[in-house]
Amino acid sequence: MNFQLQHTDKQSNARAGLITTGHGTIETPVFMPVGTQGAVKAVHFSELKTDIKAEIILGNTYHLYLRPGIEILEQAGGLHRFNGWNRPLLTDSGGFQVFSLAENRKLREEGAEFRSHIDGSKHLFTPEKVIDIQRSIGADIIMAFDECTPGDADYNYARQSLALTECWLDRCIRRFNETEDKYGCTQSLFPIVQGCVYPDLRQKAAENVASKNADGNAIGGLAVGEPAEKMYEIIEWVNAILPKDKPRYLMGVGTPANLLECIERGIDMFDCILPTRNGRNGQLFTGEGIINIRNKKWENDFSPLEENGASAIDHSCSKAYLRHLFMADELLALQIASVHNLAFYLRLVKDARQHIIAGDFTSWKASMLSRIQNRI
RNA sequence: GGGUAGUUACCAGAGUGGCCAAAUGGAGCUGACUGUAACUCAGCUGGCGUACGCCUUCGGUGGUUCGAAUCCAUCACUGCCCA
Repeated sequence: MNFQLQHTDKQSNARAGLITTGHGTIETPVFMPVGTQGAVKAVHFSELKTDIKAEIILGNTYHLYLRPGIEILEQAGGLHRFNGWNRPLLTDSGGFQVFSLAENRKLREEGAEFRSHIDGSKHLFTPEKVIDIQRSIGADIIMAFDECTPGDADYNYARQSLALTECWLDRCIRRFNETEDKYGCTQSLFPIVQGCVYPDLRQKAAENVASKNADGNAIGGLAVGEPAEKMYEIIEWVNAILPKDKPRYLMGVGTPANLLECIERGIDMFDCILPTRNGRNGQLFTGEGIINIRNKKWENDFSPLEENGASAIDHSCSKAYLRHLFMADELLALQIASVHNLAFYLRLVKDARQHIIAGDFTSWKASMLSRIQNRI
């Protein structure tokens, strides 16, 4: 994997770049749709490619390990061959699941023991095992196994949690270097900066991560309960330390406004479940603000989903029709809303890139922010 | 014509003397959702009020009772059975 920094904004830390992988190139800033179980929920790959124009999607180690299982993925020749997505792929390590499935897990130095949410069976994830699994899945970018520290953790917990993440990182790197790419395409391992909301921990974590000289670096443990302003502040601390010539991936973030604020602070890669999950729950992100399409006021609004919307479906589907599909529990509702939201997200970061290159990112961002945060 | 069962909030449907503005579903209204155990979750859904609360309801009317959705009489309507 290679990263080429193409433009840096003069008034901010926003950057435009190009990531080259064995499965194609990615223009940054980029938003990566989440395809946890090898599928972006409710969205077909053909739509991801043509309408949404996704350049890279995510998969999840925890979920794919439990189902269909590594043996099947190896037999298939990796996830790319298994699901037919022939563009870049990133797998999350399962660190977030260790956090979000907290009731069922035990953390030890050795690794994280947890029970499957599917059948209750007991499993142990060690850093080594998580690397092995991600080798078998075969994603272009794989993530270190970390503990996603809760946003409200006290200092002592955060410090110990970070120590565990750093210990696991060294083991991930060692295992990664000892093992080989499985399916003929190069894999890159991204370490993750933790440290909760504490400046000294975040700084120490960023320095440690930077010292590993990885192909790219990630920031985790954000948007997990802390205020957005705190998140922006932390990103400023961390990005001041992370190398400029490597892509920076902010994990799990966020709202359209979050994306613009974080692009301004030098983030290159994002993923988030908001456009798909909220879409399935009837919330649409648009250039004029947020719509709850289930609201009665759309009952007889036959105007397009979004004037000048980013996806083809925006023009051929009316608000009233999509509302009807939601009220009638038609599966098509989930698909249309997900496609719309993903297309909106993808175009948002693409526009950001163009304005970074054009040199007017800051003023463009300000005008976008004032509109997209409205409730319509 | 005779018999019988029923009529409860938007719909369905519990409740058969006080703890009932009335269970539970459905439908509806509003909100939440940030590295996806999520087509999920939460609140509201007689009127007025922020709230303690007050007011008007359980087919109609009239009774019994300290007190009625609940008991009695009667009328209306509906389902089923017999002719």
